[in-house]
Amino acid sequence: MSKNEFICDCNIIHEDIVKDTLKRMADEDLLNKLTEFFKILGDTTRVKILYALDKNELCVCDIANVLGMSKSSISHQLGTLRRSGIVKCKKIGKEVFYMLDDEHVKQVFEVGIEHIEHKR
Amino acid sequence: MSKNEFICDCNIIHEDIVKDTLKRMADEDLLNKLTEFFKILGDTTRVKILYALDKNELCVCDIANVLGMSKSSISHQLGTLRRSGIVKCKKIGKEVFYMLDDEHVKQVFEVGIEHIEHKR
DNA sequence: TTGACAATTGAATAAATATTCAACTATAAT
DNA sequence: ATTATAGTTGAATATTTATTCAATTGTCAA
Repeated sequence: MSKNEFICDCNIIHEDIVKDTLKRMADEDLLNKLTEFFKILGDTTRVKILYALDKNELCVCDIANVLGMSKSSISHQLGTLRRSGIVKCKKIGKEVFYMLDDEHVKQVFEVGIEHIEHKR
Repeated sequence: MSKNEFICDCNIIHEDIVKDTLKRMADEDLLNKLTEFFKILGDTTRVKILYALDKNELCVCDIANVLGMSKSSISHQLGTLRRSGIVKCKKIGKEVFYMLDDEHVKQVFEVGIEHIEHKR
C-alpha cells in the first residue's frame, strides 16, 4: 500500500488498522440511509412534531397550535416526515390526522434522552 | 381558550387535545438538546467517522484515509463531535487518537439500522 | 535550532434546507 | 353554486453548515 494510493493529503501511518477498518465498515448505502434518518430527526420543528404525535393523534391545525407555528410550515415538515415513512396520516372530512408510523422513533428518542441525561 | 390566544393562522379545532398535548410536551431545553444530538448524527461524514471509531481507535490521518477526505475536513468534524461529547481523544507524540466517548451512540445506531431494515 | 509532519483553526465559499408568502385543491355547509 | 375552511404546494428568501484553503501550533528527529 503505497502513499499514492490515497486520495487525501496524509502520509499513511497505521496501514494495518486503516485496512482493517475499511474492511469492517458498513456499506455506503446503509450509512447513507442511517444518516438520512438522523437528519430527519435533527430539526427542532420535526422533533417537536414527533414528540407531540407520540402523545396524541393530531390534525395539521392542532400541531400548528401546539408549536405556535404556521400551518404551511408544519405541512411542509409533515410532508418530509411522511416521505421518510416516520409518520402516516388519515383524512377525515377536511381534516388530515397525523400519527407516528414507526415505534422505532420512540425507541430512538428514549436512547437519545438517556444520552443527554447521562451527560449532565 | 379563544381564537386570538393563538399565534398561528389557524382556527382551533380540537381544543382539549391541543391542551392535553401541550401539557404533556417535554420542556424546550430537553427537546433542543435532543435535536442537537440528532443533528450531529445527521451528517454522512460524521456517521462514517463514528462507524469507523466503533471498529478501531484511530488518529486523524487514519480517519482521513479511511474516508478518503482531507485531514482538515476530518479535523473540523472531529471538533464538532468532541464538543458534543460523542468522541474523546488522547494525544501520543504528534498524533491524536480518537475514540467513542459514549456507548449510547452505538445503541442509537443499532435502533436506527433496525428502523431502516424494517422499512425495506 | 532547523526541518518535517500531525493536527488545529479561521475565513471564505459553496451547498443544503427551513420558513414565508401566495396561490391552489378539496371538502363541507349554507 | 357559492363561501369558508383545512391542507398542500412551489418559488423565493434567509439561514445554517460542510468543505476548502492558507496559515499556524506542537512535537519529534537530525
